[in-house]
Amino acid sequence: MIISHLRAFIKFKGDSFLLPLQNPLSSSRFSPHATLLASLLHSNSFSNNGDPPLSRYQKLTNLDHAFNLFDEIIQRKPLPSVIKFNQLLNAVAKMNHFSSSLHLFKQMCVVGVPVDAYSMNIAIKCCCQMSRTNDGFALLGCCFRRALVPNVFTFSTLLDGLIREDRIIETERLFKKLIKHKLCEPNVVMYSTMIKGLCKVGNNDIAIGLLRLMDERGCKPNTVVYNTIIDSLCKDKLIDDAFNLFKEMVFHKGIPPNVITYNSLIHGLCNLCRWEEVAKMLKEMEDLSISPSLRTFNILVDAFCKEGKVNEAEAVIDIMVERRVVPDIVTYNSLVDGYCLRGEMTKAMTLFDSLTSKGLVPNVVTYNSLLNGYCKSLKVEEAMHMFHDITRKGLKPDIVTYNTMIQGLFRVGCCGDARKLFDEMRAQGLIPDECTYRIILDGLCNNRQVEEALSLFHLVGDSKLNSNIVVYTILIEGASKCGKFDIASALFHDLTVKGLQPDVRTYAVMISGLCREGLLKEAKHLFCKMDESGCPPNSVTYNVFLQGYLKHQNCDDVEMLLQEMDRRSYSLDASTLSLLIHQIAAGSLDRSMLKLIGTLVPKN
DNA sequence: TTAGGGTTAG
Repeated sequence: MIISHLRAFIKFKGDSFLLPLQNPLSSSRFSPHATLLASLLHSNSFSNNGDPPLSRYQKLTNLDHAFNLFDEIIQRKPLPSVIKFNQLLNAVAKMNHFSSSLHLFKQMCVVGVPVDAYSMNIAIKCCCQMSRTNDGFALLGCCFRRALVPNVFTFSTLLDGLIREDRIIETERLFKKLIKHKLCEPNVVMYSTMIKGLCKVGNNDIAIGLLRLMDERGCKPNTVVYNTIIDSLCKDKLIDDAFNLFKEMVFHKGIPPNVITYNSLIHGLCNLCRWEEVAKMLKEMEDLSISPSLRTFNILVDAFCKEGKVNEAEAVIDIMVERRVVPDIVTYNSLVDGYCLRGEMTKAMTLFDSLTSKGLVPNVVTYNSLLNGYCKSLKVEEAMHMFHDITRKGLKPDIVTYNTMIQGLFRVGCCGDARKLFDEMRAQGLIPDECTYRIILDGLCNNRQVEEALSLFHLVGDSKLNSNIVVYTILIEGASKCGKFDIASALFHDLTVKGLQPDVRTYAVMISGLCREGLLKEAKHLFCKMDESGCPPNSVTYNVFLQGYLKHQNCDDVEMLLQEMDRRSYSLDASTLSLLIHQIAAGSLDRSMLKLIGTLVPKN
């Protein structure tokens, strides 16, 4: 229904700006998704920002041209000014060819071009961008030897390099040193860099503290500074805090938000499925004449795909095309992933095959989605075929590729092949991550190799890897399903010792295990404990608990549980439903319960 | 002529 309305609406090609402001789709009888799409169609068109004309050196977009130009000017007599060289270095760096830019810088030094602080800063930036910050510091030493004075640009770049390498302690140490020894006065960029670093390590509060401090020290925060913190809060799902900061920025400080501010907020709202507010944000952008960017659209396409709403995602892409925003590989990767998540592999492959004709090159992310799709549909042979294609296409499988394949192989019981791929992954120099560990534990448990999983778990010992509730839940489930409930129970009690909080899945696994052992009283006790532990039972918990009761012909609390489910708008899954019907047929449950059961069956 | 913020994968 929503889609047909959408299609009809989208057919107003080119006329969308002429439609009355209150269009039929924004009325409340339409779903938030439709309203959201409608507001997209309504927002203002794109504008080119009028960049000033660039010199021959700055507008270089081709690496070969840059090298040819360098070879030419380096032979001129007299040599052109260092500014020309710097512009060339910078143009190459802007193309993300950092090592080439660095190579040119070294050539300059060799032939005796009098490099200045600008050249140094560009060279240091190149080192930092390649995560070779130590080399950047070596160049800082060269500055001192050449009597070139490092400035706020130099130090901001180095701080950024340290942050890129997650060297936060050294970042803070350098920043404090700069202030203490008055090596340079931090400006808004330097503060924003520091704030980014703090946010990156999860110190939002300290980041906000630094925001206050810079203001007190007379350095006015700008849009970038606020955007950095707002984005971090959104990523941490602290959307209300993000909005408070947003209000402060706009209404108290008079700092204008831009498309990046809105993208962060929209992304945060999408992650929480707060679609109505997303539509509101898009409307607000329109009112402020802030055009949605390719990224805005990509966030929406991805959010729809993750929600399984590929039709809406396709509608967003239609709107993009209509507005002459060219979808890129990121856009289509989301859509490929959306199809794969729904098991629609034919659609995914058709889209994949069409990418080349759109002038787009599939990347490892595209392949990872397809591998995941095939593995989830248990078509591991197709996945393997595709996996070999990755290297044939000149791409390098990454940790996600291997994790996906290993999970797929375990899923179809090919434990040996999974093991081989794990060894291959390490031989390729890839370091297994937390996901790899979880996939292997889960794979072993599901293939009835719980002992191996447990010995791996004990081998890893007390570490970050084993301080994860998901890992515990996998093992508790594995042990319990294999009849080792004592081990499951011991692991569950371990959680308190480790200070780990069971999550809703852990409880479900434990309740199911207790029921399997016939310990219904204990299961009920745990079930009742969930609310007071701040982890209220969800639909799955109720289903699991009901199944436990019904399997043991215990019908005492069934009606009460069904009523609670009704109050919480939860629904029955297929196995619980069939057990209920079975008990009614057997006469253990009253037929009058059928009406209530009917309301708990999902419509589709 | 040099530095900072937002999107995609299990």
